[in-house]
Amino acid sequence: MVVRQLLINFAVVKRKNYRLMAYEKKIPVDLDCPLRLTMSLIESKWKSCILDELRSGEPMRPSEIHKCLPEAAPRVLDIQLKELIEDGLVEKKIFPELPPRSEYKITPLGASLIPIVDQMLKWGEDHYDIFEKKYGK
Amino acid sequence: MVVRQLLINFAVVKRKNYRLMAYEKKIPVDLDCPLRLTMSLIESKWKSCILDELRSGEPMRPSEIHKCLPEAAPRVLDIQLKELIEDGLVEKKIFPELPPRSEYKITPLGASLIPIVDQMLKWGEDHYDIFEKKYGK
DNA sequence: CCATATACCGAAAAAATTTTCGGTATATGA
DNA sequence: TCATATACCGAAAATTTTTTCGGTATATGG
Repeated sequence: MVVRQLLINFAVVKRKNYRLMAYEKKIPVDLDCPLRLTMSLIESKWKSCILDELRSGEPMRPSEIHKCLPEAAPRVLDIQLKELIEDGLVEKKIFPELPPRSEYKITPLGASLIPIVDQMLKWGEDHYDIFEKKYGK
Repeated sequence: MVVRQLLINFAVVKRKNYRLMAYEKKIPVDLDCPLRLTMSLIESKWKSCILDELRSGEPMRPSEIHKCLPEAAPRVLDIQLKELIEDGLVEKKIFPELPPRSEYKITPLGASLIPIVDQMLKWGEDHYDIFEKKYGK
């Protein structure tokens, strides 16, 4: 009854044609709403920031990305990078070396989201004062 | 030990200068990152859609909004409208009538986010095919 | 009298997301 | 030899968000 909730953590499955996630969503995203579609690609905690870091088009190693986003738990960057790849916004190159090396690079599809990221950046800068006054400190 | 998690639902507090939520966040949003600030205002499941519905500037009654977003649970629209008000993106007018009547209207601050919503709408329309092919049906 | 619609809210459960922890393996430099 | 760095992953817990359910109150129409 109460424990059931905890048992759900075990449901790590991947259905055919189902969006890759660490878990399987019970309530799928409605692709037919363009707004929710776009949002679903970038609304996770760090995805927009990762795209922003990769914006130059230069490949970055995961450790570099971690350094740029020190507040993000490394594990969550792993997971979100993987989803960004699955969604086609980022691509990955693995070098067969030791210690391991890999690089992540924004794709053209991912780059097409950068104007949106830019607008959000600008909006946030322009309205920082309002929210700093309200919620800051 | 395991039940602790469920007990947490009881933590419905509001701290001074703390963002109004149904719950209190343990990990606050970093206002100093403009991207995360903007995202935090619109990333909830239906907030961007609500702003889109209110874009004309005409006030809407909650029941109208529910009708436009039939897949959204009414309760969650309540909650998200409340947060949009708290954040200053929407304003509310209550008519002292019975049965009760109220109206929600986008504020200038909220309206300043509409260009971002528009870009996300357009991006979603432009790239619908890719994701329909990938995840659809 | 009874069902319906209205707006809203509290509590609890369920679902989704993030975090934490510990482990894989190996090369390098102290 | 030992700590460190590298990239990544699984499992479990913690946190956050959404959903479901039931209740407040009253006016209207059958």
